[in-house]
Amino acid sequence: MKRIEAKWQAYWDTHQTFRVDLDDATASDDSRNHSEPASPQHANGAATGGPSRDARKKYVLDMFPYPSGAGLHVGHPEGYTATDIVSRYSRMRGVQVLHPMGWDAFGLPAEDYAIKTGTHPAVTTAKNIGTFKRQLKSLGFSYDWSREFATTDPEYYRWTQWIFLQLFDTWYDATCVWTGQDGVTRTGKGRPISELPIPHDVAANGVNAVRRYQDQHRLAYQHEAPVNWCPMLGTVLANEEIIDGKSDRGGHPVERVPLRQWLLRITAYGDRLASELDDLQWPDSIKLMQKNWIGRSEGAEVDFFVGEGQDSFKQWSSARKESGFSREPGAEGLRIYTTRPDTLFGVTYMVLAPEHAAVDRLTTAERRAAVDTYRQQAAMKSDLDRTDLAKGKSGVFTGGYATNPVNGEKVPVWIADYVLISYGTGAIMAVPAHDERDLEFATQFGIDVRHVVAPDGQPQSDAPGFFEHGVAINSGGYNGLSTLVFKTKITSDLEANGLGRKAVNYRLRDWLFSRQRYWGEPFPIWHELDSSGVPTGLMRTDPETSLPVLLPEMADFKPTGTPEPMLSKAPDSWLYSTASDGTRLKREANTMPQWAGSCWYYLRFADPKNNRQFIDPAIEKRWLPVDLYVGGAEHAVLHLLYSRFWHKVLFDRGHVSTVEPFRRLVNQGMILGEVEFTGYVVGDASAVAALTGGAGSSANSMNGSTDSTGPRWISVRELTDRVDAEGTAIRVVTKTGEVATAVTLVGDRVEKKGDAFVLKDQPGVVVDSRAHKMSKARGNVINPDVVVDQFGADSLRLYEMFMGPLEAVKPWGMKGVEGVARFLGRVWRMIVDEQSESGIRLSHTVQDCPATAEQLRVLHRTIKAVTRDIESLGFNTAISRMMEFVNDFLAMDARPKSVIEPFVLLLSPFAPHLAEELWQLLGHPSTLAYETWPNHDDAWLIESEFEIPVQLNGKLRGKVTVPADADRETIERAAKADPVIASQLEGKTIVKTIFVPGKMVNFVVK
RNA sequence: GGCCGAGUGGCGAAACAGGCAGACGCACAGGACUUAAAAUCCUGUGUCCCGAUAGGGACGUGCGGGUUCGAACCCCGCCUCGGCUACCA
Repeated sequence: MKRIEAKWQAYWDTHQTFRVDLDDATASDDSRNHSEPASPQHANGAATGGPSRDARKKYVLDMFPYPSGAGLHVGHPEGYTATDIVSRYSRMRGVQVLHPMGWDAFGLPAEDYAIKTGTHPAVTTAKNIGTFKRQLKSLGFSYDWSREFATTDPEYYRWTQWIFLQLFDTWYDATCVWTGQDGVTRTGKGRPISELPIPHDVAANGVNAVRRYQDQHRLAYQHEAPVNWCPMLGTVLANEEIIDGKSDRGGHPVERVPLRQWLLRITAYGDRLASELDDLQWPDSIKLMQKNWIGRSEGAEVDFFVGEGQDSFKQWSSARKESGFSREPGAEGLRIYTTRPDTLFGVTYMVLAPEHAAVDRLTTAERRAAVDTYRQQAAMKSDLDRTDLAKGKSGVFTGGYATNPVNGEKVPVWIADYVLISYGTGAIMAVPAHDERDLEFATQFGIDVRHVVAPDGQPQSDAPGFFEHGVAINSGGYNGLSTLVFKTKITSDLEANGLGRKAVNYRLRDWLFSRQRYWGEPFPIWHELDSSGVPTGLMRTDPETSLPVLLPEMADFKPTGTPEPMLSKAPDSWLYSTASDGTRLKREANTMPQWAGSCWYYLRFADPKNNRQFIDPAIEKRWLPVDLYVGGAEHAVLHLLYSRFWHKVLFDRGHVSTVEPFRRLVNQGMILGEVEFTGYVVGDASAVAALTGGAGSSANSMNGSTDSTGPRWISVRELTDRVDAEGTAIRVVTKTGEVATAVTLVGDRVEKKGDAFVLKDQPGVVVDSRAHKMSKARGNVINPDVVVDQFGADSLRLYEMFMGPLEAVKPWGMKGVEGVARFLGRVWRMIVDEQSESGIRLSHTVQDCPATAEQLRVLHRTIKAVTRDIESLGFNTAISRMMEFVNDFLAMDARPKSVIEPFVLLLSPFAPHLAEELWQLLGHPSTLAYETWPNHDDAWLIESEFEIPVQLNGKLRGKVTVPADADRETIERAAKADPVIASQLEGKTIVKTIFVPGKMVNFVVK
């Protein structure tokens, strides 16, 4: 088996079997003998593809891996086999297939390794890529390896930097209405910065003022903001890289420190990123996750008056009525954002985020100390502390008051960290009666609760809070309005009075795009320095022609230990330069995040060697978007959102012709470790050892024990999850609090009882039965190399597809691998004579004889089912169909070549090595990779008679066999004539007869 | 807490649009081949009941209701597990 696999892998390599030349669409090779046109499977591509997309092309893409030192994981081949089957199948349908592979190779692990050992990350990366490539090749995937690249290749990151320059050169015109290359008219466009209108007052201040103004509007911009600085990793992290207040990688603590950072204005594309999801063939759950992540909400901005005295409030109000809603709230205004402007009459206090700029102004002298203390504490708190709901809310009164613009009422202004500076305006109006969080806060601090909405408009409400929509009460002239009507009306009333306006907000934040590490793409940006070497804040870009900006060689990879980037330790020759006009320049020393390289790699695969453009527009038009994209759900939000963002910018700037990069997305389910049984023991260590030593006798000795404090097995049902002092998850006995020790049990010590598994010798003890995520710590990781070594690549491929549906989470089972390996053995013996002395040759049962009708029926049934299942990615059932075929044909002594050959073709996408070998033995000189996929003929599926179930009142009572062409009357008569049915019908009347052609007949009787 | 998904034999699963529940595989049991074992092949296998056998019956897709001639599938309520998210006003 191993010999066969190596042979064919070498063959495919030597013959470049899977190389595809994209600019030669009409390529015709002798082996590519197609007699029929490809099936037009993607007629629904109009939404994302242009009208002239070539139906005979298919771009099938895997999410490219990060080549970690650990090598391939069994999760990788799951998706890769699925796309390989689709690719091989599509080629046989006469479709030109682009199926590439490459490496997402920038990132922290290689750099961490460099810090520890001094090995250059490029060395580590190259070594890991070598391992991955060897492993992938050993699985026989039909990649076009001539297109391989890594994101770390200078010739690749040259174009990553080029795209960054596009982002830098673009501003978002939210009001621009335009028609793109896809023929769709939309509002909002990324436009060249040179087209940004410059206000007169800015222009009047000179060239540098204009430059600064432009810099503020670019899609790639610098901004000083609190960032998530992780001292352990020595880098700043994106919000998305922080889980529960700790770093996603390594779980290290994260601090908030202010720093000047690069951000990408992804929020400008929030609307389009949400709405343009609709036409994609993506799982609904992923679309929903992206929409939730973008988190668009509609509401209103409202200014509260924070000046002194009723008179000045009146002046302020009338001035506002005159001038309209201002761009900035001004010194006497406090701007809030709310989604419930209909509850304005229920406001009993206001809350500012601790970092809000107006806090100083509003704080009174006697509250100053308390406010300052609180602000300091809030600044220190990690995100985890801030969001710890269990601890309740915190906040302090500033001493200041704000006046409600709708009723002139003065309400106290607080600061509290449950209001986030980064969302909305960083200030809220609090309506405890109708907002859960405000209610919790108000209850805690004894603030009034005023009801202004009731379910039915009846003022008497005894509930503390009502958070749904309803009918307005206690709201002046608005009483009786339903929530939605009220919202619209008060928003326009506020607008008319210059006090508020409709507003949209997003949970999505701009994307923090700089990292302080070495192993990433350098920015093609220079900072201008003044005569004393201090940055002026003005920037210049590297010209496109000087890209790539290469990483400098460095000997020392130790982090700086401060938020200062690694590359600030680079040699001066790299770091400094002088412009032609004499200006001193310093290089941007941050690097791009790992996401950058993976944001556009799918484009480069179509034109990987192009040294004039990131992709040739003609090639882009023909091959994009990706037709099928398969990968893990862990990238559901970040990678896919970032890619879509970049793609849309490139689209707006005319560099790509489609608005979305990935037409169809499928998420493979995670493969878990083998199912494990876990029992729990209480008692000291020696007792645990005695119980679990495996000796049945010692366990039995505990059987009669009624001593509830001694060492003993304990049911999982009596345990509760806890967290111990060190923060580790433990399980304790619910009643006594004793800590239980987990013991992994072998399968034959347990049995099923009811709906749970119990110990065989102590049926009262329920044990856990679960498959866990594979992890080094648990020791349940399956290495694909071992599986390939033992069972062969075809077995691994087949097993991973046979386990269950591609999208499902499924536990590994080595016995299942044996099962599919046995199946492949049966296929082999169906065709090959193993007994032969003269080496391998065809079995004498495989003959050039005519096929019987029965054999043809089995074949065509199999062709039909396998084809349909591949189209719907139902690989598990496709394999079971082929197993049925083999079971049938092994029972036959004559196996016509005309039936066996199509079967080998059906099998080939799944088990290509075996199939190629069999194909050769059947007398074909070259690869089957471009043979025509078999077609089924329904004519062969017709049977002369069939069995139809007969029901009485919906319950199955018998079956009758009728001729295939029998009409309804004949079938009903036959059903009634059946002895069993007849006896049951006796003495009853048939009220109604349900007849489903080909399915069943049902008599409703009384 | 919120959102999404899933619960079917001892196990992984199948049932395509509401119409024969459990295809296919694993495991197990019995048998054949073998000195023996492995490999391979054959037979059986949801649970319970009646029956010597042939055969027949009842129950059965997490739980409780509902719609329907008919529900694993649709609706309502609940339970359990998994994923995502976590004060976004």
